[in-house]
Amino acid sequence: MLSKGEETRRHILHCAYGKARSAGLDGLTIGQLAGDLAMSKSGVFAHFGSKEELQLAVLKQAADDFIAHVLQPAITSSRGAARIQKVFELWLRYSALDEQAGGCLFIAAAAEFDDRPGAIRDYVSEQQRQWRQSLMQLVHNAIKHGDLPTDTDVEQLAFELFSLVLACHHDRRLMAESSAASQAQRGLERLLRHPPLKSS
Amino acid sequence: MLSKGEETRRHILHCAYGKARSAGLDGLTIGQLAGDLAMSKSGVFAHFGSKEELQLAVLKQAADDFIAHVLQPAITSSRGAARIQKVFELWLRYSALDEQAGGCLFIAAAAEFDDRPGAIRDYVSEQQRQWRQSLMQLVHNAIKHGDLPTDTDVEQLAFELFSLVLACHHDRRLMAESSAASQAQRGLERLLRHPPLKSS
DNA sequence: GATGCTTACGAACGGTCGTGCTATTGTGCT
DNA sequence: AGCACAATAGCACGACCGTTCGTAAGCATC
Repeated sequence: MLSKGEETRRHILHCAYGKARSAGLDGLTIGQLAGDLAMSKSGVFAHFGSKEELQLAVLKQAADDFIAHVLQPAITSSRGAARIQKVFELWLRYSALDEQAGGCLFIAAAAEFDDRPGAIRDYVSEQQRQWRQSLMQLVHNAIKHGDLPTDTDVEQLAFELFSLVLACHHDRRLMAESSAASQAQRGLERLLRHPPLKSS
Repeated sequence: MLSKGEETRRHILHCAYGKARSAGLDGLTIGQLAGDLAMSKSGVFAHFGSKEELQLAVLKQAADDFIAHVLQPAITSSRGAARIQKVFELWLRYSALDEQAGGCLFIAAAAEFDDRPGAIRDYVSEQQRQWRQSLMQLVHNAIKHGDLPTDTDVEQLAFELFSLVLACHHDRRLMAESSAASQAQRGLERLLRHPPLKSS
């Protein structure tokens, strides 16, 4: 059974996550958050101890959310190259989830904190590194299943996979570009059909 | 001859541009800017009339800077597919210019304002659209020179070109990934060798 | 019923923000 | 030299920020 405190903490976090997705991590303010929750500033504040802790908690929430919506379903439902396609599909869908609720928090946070040393930057950076590792794992798996050549350049392929999603996110959020998803999709297909090789 | 006002306005703008590149467009504050310039807040303020005008002026400066450093030199020094490669090379260099001075302001601003309607978002969005058009123009030019197949999917190629630079910027700024530029470069080579075609 | 702990509130603090207003300084022209 | 006006300083404002502190309810345990 959740204690009362833990329950409201989750409630706060859920709301904060939503706000951070559209306003950015430091567009998120404790005062406004408290207003939305019909709580006092200090009541909200007490659950985290500092703004930075709140931001980190939100990022952690975002990471869990991402794994639950993208990585986990893909792994349990497919394998080989199909798993990559599944991840890609879910990924694109995820970054446009809840239409006007803002995009992927990590992409936003990456741009926002790339120049500000501190705990948040470190966390985002580490998460991104891990995610890139996961992508490479997916590629390895596809190779093992015979869906990709054995001399596929794993790191390069992961980089390009990531780049397509990044661009899709960018176009869709900034220019209301409805073709962004299908362009990313086409990029993926070409990438799987003619993957970068280690040799060249 | 520049009037005194115009001269200090440019001086302010130059400094503001530098600050905005590392702190973001609303990390830029008039007070700090005035401190750096050894001026009073109101003295700085008077040149722009509002913070938003200052931000727009900085963005305009960024656009001019970008064209001067990337598009213009490439156009005058090469043509066809080589021009694309030249743009790409200068683009990558530009987004890492002045090492710790922050990356491309437009990429940062795009992430920062993609959810905030207003003049700034409109300006950034419009600039991005124009830049994509310029990229497509480069591709058209390469086709005309026989460096790319006539059935090249121009829009798709421009999208993927952009995506590579975006990912390079991301990796380099967030993860101090020194291999990002060469990965983007490899992506470009593959893209020019096996460009996406309209048919498929 | 008294005690102690969790939970939340309300008020206040020092600080910074953007933005007006009023002087004062400096420049450029005659 | 003197005048008109552009350019800058100085100061104050209201708003909001993150944070701290004292305190009042709710609730379990004795």
